[in-house]
Amino acid sequence: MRNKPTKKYQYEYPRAALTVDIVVFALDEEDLKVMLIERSLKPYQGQWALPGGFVHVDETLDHAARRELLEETGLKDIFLEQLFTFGELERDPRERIVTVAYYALVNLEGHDVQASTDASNAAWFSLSELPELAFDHATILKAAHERLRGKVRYQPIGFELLPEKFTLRQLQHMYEVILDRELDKRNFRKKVLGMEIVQETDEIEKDVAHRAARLYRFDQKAYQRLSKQGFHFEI
Amino acid sequence: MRNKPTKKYQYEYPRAALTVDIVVFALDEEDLKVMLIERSLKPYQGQWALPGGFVHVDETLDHAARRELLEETGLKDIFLEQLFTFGELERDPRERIVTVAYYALVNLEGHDVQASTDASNAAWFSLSELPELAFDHATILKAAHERLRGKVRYQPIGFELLPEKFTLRQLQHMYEVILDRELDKRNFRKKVLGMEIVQETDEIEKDVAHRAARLYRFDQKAYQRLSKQGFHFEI
DNA sequence: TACCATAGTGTCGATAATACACTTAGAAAG
DNA sequence: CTTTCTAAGTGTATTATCGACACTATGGTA
Repeated sequence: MRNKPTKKYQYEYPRAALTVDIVVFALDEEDLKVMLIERSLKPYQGQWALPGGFVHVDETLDHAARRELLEETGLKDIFLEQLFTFGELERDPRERIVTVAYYALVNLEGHDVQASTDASNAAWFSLSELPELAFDHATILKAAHERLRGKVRYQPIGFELLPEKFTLRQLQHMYEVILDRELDKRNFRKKVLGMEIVQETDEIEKDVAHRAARLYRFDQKAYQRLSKQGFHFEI
Repeated sequence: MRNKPTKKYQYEYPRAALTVDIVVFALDEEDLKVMLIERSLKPYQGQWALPGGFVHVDETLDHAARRELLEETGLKDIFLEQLFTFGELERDPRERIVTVAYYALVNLEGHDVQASTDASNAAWFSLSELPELAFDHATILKAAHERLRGKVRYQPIGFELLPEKFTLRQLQHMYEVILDRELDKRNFRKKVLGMEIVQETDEIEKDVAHRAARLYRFDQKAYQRLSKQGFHFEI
């Protein structure tokens, strides 16, 4: 049995609880995926939800997001950025809870999703086949998706969804999935190679049943150099 | 004398306090202004700070921002948008306080800034002549300024800084101040009028010592119609 | 009536965006 | 080993957009 909680932290005015929730995006051959957790506790027990949890009073928001992500999904060292803070009154049935939402980008190949430590399920869902989500997490997910769509065009964050070395075909496919429109192969290559922010490697892809494509990597240094010179990334 | 506070709100775990802070921008003939409040209470007593305050447990974040703005500056019914949530550990010397920052845009002509209700000063400061700010408010202000610069180019929010009816000269000046670069008059007019989101009125400006310019207004309906058709505003 | 300040207007060249189809390489199947 | 299949890789011509640039018109002030 659980002990009765000792409510020893006392304040003059009532306080909302503060949580973080993280929308983790990944990409596979078909489309965008998002990581969800099956809740093992009430409320919304058994329903799918975004990974997240309470912010400790002695940690920053970013720290809380990374900690929860590690605890619940095993993911670490990934791209993570604050999205928006959701503070509607009835968003949690228990009490007033304000949540700082984050979104994260991972490449599926580099990061295994481990069974979470508290025995609840973690799984990838296609954005087109989402289950019903707990709390206001559908709203948060939608906001994250819109942010990603908007930001990927003028900031080179999309590379976070790809392995370190990728083909131009993979890069184009990533943009096509996120922007939800087809791009012309020749124009796309012309543009990307013209920006000089991807570096050709001397490797080609392996284990494909057709001509193997050359592998490239994102050139962070070149990008930063160009940025300082007023260069403006845009797809 | 103030009574000793009765700390009757009790929780199992310690909780951060939650505040809102608002960066209010306005525009005059010269440059961008921001509204600051002179603090009447400790900490940072007598220093300038952003308007803001504690979020009540029974109000949304947006509501808290609008309420604080009204209480401290008299401003209401203005453009207000969430900016970012700041949660560094030592950002407030008293205790752990997380703040949800907002930014707001007002036109100086339409809104008088009243003396604030709790007798502290409220005043406009030019962005180039800022005093030292309390807490991490300089960081928040910088983030708001960057957001405004980034967003004004592809969302028609800049009109919020102008009176309902404005000249194309005022519109261009607004963009020049925010983007911090000069724009070509003919190209600017061509672009703005070509987008068909400003509506010509039959009025001209008054009390100017030279040829009076035609007044225009932002056409919200036309903008929404165009947006749905995939039109992409950009200056 | 002259002067001053800003309003208002068009063209041309450069650059960027778009549309579009075939050859090549390499693995797999027969 | 020859054919087949799949995706890689490549260039040009057209169109649209961007950016540079200078003079006349209007109305108030001196």
